[in-house]
Amino acid sequence: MHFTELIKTIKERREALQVTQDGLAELSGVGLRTLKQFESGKGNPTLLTLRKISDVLGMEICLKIKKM
Amino acid sequence: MHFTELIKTIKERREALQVTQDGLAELSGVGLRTLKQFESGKGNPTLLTLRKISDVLGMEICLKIKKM
DNA sequence: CAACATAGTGCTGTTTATTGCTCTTTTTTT
DNA sequence: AAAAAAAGAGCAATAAACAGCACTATGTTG
Repeated sequence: MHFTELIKTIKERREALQVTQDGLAELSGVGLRTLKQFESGKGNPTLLTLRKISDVLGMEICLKIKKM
Repeated sequence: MHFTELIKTIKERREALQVTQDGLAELSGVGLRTLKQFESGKGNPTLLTLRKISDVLGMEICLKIKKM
């Protein structure tokens, strides 16, 4: 999953749940600024930040072996 | 996937490929110190750092909707 | 169009990840 | 058991993420 896909996934999921950036920021405890940067593709979040966001969206981070 | 599982996955994969921390550090371009910290559970790496590591190990980061 | 909500950006201080160096501890090999 | 390899940890400098604030841009609704 490329970085852009990751962002797209998060963004789409957030919108599917009809949560605003503001709302997600509050719910997750991640700063609004950070969230905005992330979604606009200008961030390099830490795992913790990504996890906080994913949690609220009912998602989880995983690692898979790439298929060839 | 919890943080500890993530680490475990990386570590096991590295060992399965018979790569040392040193080797992985060189191959991935991530500092050895960072890698050590991460594997010993004391890090909060950025997505980029995790991606560099995963890449070399033939793995990819993904986001999934949690099953209930 | 006007008003409003939502998203994106510049600036900036604070916090923290990254990194190299060196040393200690643990594990593996001979 | 001794030597060698690999892993973990303290210290410190640098780079970058985090966060708030204020402002702009975009999009939506009346």
